[in-house]
Amino acid sequence: MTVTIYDVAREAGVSMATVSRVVNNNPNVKPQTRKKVFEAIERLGYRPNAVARGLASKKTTTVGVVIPDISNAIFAEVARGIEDIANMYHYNIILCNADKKKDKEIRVINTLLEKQVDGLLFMGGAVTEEHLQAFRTANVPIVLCATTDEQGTIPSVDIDHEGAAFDAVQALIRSGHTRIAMICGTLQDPANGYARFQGYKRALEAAGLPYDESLVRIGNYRYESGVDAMKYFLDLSERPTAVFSATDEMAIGAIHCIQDAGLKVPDNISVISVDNSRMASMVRPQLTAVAQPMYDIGAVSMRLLTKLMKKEAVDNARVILPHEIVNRQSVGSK
Amino acid sequence: MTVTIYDVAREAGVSMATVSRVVNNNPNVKPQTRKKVFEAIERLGYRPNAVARGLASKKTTTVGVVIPDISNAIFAEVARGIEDIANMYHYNIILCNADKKKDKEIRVINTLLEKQVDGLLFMGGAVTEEHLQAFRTANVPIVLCATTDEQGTIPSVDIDHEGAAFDAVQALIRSGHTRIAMICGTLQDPANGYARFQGYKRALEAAGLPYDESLVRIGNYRYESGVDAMKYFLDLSERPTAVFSATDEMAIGAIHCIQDAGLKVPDNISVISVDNSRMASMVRPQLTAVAQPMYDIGAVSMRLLTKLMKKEAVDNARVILPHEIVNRQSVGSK
DNA sequence: CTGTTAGCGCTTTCAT
DNA sequence: ATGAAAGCGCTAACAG
Repeated sequence: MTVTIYDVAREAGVSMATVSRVVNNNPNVKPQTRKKVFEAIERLGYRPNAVARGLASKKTTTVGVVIPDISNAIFAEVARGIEDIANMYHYNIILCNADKKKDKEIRVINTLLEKQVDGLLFMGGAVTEEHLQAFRTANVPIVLCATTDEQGTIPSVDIDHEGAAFDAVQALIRSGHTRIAMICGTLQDPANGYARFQGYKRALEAAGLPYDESLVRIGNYRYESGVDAMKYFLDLSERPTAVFSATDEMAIGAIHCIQDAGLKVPDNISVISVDNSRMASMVRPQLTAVAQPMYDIGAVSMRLLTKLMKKEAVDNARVILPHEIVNRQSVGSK
Repeated sequence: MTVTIYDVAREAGVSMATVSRVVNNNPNVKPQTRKKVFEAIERLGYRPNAVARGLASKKTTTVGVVIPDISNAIFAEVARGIEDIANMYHYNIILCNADKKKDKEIRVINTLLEKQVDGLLFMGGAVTEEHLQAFRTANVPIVLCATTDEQGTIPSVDIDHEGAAFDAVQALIRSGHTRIAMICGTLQDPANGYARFQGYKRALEAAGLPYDESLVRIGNYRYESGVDAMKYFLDLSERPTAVFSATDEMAIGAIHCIQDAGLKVPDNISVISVDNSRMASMVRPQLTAVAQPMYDIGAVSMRLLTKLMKKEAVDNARVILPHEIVNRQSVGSK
């Protein structure tokens, strides 16, 4: 039924080893022999079995990637960066959604390891002791993508979430705003949630502005939660004049909520966020945001992983990609 | 170094076969023996090698999915549907972006087949003879996802693109519009491009409206191409009063272009599209669109694939999921 | 209920 | 430059 390397060998009148050599581009084959083998392969329609190869060579040329949710634009962008580079280095990726749920994450990490991936890219919520435990038993390299572990023991590529938030809020402050609200992610999420909240607080503090608890609302990163949060702010007796959103999508929700209330952005209320997804230029007014280079985070982390898998030396195993503010139209001066 | 099934067998004082049985949940094992084996597994930290299992059993419990571009929201949604169901049936997915490029598609199909996937989900551009050729040599089931082949020989799940476009344009006509422009995808793309264009023409024809070539522009599905197309329409001496866009994103571009020109949607120009992605409710005015159930397309196609892989009988191997128009705010009557 | 024994299709020394 | 042969770690008859 299926054509094996043995069939090709017989057809070409050589040994299995020789066929293996030509298939793997080993130079130690006489051109003439190589030709014979290629012809036999062609004639038989031979297709190498990567599973058998994987068992024999202990390399699968596939890497596992655990991602929170591929249908989230931000992560999809990272995934594309990952896959492009993986492809470039002839790796394939097994993709698993884990929704930042610890149990699911641990589970998929284990199946991925059972599948003998050559490396693992982890994009998740918090990195707990259990995660570390699972990582330890893996004897393949792992890199954290858009997350970091507290201990800083695992290679990772991320941006400075705290700093990005700080910069965003500072931009608002520089424009004269003093009453600045925040639409936050869940504080359990170390990167998009907690760190950005910390950045917000630090910027306030640095400017000598008071921190007011009633000015922060927790959202779930989705559009609707942005409008809900904004609705709440609008009902406040003393409204904020600017709002900082932890993500673009919630920011867009906020903008629309403001507009639906008959107010104008940025004339009445300014809005800034961090992400700078493609959506940022797909609203009116266009959204001013701190840019997170998501594609690059994916690409760089995959590149780092390839080095680790090849046991190449890496100078920096904890890379922080730079962020920058891109000014569009949603921030005005007070 | 690595713990094998043999080590576990020795540790538990049983044979490899028994260990294999307990790992695979074979009921033919005495509870007591099972317990012994589990303990040995625990003690040794044994993790089954799925590659070896795959070679021996000729099943990898992984399926390949070739997708145009995971960073495109529409496809990302499909991918999530696929992965959820895959997960439910204990399959993993190897994801490959192929950008609707024939060569890339053929290439990834072949690597996927080399990796011995148990099945293949194909989401691409046109299904050419070369594709069919590649599919034929695969001896695993294949289902087309959000595409169909002309001959209709391969299982597929899709929507009726032509009908969806027809319905969208008809809605415009029913609102009294007679001068209706279209922002189209490339005609080489059978589903999102050609079929939707055909639907547009047929709706015009059915209403006795003339087809005017200057009223259709080809876009690339992106926001910017929507604004470009709309700019062109706005410059026409006789402007359209409504525009039908092949995708949400281009439609949003069109809306903003109209607004930037100082006009109003839908007062001056109505806009409708097909897709109904989450973005549709993230614009003002909210976009009226024909809904394509993308998540479901993914989920249903994966479900179909599981049946095929298990050689279960399927009543309908060419499913067309229903579409429906969801009325929001971007269409007004003339 | 449990063990023995062939492979699965390929890579990889080690010879030659 | 090429071949022989020993696995890689597991499943799947088959026997008992």
